[in-house]
Amino acid sequence: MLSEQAFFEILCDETRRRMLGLLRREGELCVCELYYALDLAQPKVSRHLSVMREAEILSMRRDGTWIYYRINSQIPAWCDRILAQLADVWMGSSKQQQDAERLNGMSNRPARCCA
Amino acid sequence: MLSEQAFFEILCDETRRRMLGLLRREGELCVCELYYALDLAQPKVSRHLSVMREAEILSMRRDGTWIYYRINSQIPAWCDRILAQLADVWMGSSKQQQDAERLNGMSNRPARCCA
DNA sequence: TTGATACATTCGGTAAAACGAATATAATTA
DNA sequence: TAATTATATTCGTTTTACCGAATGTATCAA
Repeated sequence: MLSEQAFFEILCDETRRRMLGLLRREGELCVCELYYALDLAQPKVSRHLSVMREAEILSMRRDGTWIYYRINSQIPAWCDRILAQLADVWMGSSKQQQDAERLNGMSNRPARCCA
Repeated sequence: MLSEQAFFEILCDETRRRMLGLLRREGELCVCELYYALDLAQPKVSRHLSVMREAEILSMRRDGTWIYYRINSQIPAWCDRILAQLADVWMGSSKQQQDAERLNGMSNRPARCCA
């Protein structure tokens, strides 16, 4: 049920904060979009995703070969408020901007016709 | 100047969250009050205090043999908002209650006539 | 100056976390 | 069925963080 400890352990890692920032902004992303936008190796992104999935801060759905992740809508309200604060801080951050721009510049993004 | 990374590393540890919760509630506490209230060994508390002092999330003043710590009034607004969220979560938490009650039950608390 | 009190730091050990590289699985297409 | 694409996991290593125990420092009082 996403303990306080687990939540802060997740926020402790910058890669995971970047992922949460992008997911909060975009709603839903597949793994290839995430590692493209973050400019990181796929296994690294997958490992962080599984950490967050096990902590139930993320949920996922499969669509063919793609797996889409999003922030779990069931997380406690206080977690959501902290993520919102985080998003505020990030708005101006150049790193977050770069991630978003790389994502926008990505070609061959999977079509999401039936999300 | 309290980086995002440093801030979340600090929140990652439960002892430090308890300390921040108490300090937020009480305004200012000396080391002996802190380790009494948290029921922890003094060196352990001192180490966590120095971590937070170096990250500039805490400030301190000396008054004789006592050293009083408080949350640094210069921390960024977004950090303060997150600490406020944290305080909300803790209000009902039994651990935070216990810490506060132990503190209230402490005898020989240093007088703070000239704070 | 000696002792006592309050606090800080060092040291050695341990356990958790993150990493890159390699490999495995799962779904799709040919 | 074989090849391809998307994603996940394992493995061995390195780094980091926390801990208890012991020791050091600073202030005050006698």
